[in-house]
Amino acid sequence: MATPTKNILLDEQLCFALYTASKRFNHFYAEALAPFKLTYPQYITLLALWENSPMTVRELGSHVNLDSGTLTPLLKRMQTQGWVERKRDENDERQVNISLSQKAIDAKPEIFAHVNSCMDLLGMDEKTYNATRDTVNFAAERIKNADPKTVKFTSNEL
Amino acid sequence: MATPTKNILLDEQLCFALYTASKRFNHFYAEALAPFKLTYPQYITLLALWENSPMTVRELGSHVNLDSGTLTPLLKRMQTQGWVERKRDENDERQVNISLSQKAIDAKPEIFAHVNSCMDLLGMDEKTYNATRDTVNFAAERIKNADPKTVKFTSNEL
DNA sequence: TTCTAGTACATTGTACGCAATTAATTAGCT
DNA sequence: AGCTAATTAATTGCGTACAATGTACTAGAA
Repeated sequence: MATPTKNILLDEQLCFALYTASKRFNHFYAEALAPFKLTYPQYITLLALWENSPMTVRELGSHVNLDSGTLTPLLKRMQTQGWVERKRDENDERQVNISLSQKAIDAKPEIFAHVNSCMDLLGMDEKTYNATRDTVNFAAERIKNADPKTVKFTSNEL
Repeated sequence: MATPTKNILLDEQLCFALYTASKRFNHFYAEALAPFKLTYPQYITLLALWENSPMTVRELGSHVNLDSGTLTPLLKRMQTQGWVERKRDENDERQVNISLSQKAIDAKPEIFAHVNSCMDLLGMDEKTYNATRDTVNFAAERIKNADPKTVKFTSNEL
């Protein structure tokens, strides 16, 4: 007699909680950033650049965890909107250096102030906020080191 | 003299932690579900249907938090792969009833068994897993009730 | 019954996300 | 120098997400 397989309920899944929370945060930031005509991935790209500019596409990607397939068109849009500049490296023509435009440098305090105001709506004190983030990062670290390809799959696993 | 705006660092943001964790889980499930040729959104759609089938597109969407713009093409692909069936309701022609195919009903134990095996890789005991999920759901609930449009934006907020 | 809202799904348009491939360039080896 | 391997972006193709719009249909009011 086969051991009964443990049931999987949608609302009990950690993955679904993260999936839902991530989408809601995305929507939240979409509204918070609307005055600046920025999307959420564009915002985190700016966050990375405000900490360190210029960077190559590769370096930038390692900070925001996106590859060139996502970043190249995203950066082209940001260039069109005047947020960043893209320049081929003169020493190594394979690389493209991404730097902040003056507009992005100037807008930083305004964007920070507005985003911080919006964050106040969450009503989370700093301790709760940090604890939540650390918990999520812990789970992200665990999942990062798990590779389902190592689990052998046979057509009759139960 | 203006109050200095609080600095925003990418790696300290809860949104970025959730964004990253969600993407990693997505990747994890992509690999875990590869033997079945299912994507993650398709998997949660099946989870919802395994709990309750048939459902209209609207009902299904309220469970997985997706609208018809996403679900319609997704369900068409799942229909092509033989996972679900789509039928216009005879009493109300506006509605489309989504039901599990025999293939989906038959595959459930195998998919549950394999996904559960993959989840073991996380090495999270049930208590930690549940606590993490509840923490994430708490944050998701907070963000859900926050509307940045209520925060007035003036060009010089600082 | 005819008009009018409202509802449900489909479509369109824009923007990711990422695997896989390609193209250009550089670096390493002999 | 000449050949090969590795590196970096860009491109392509597919699948989400979701706002906004369109269309078909239903139901309720006059």
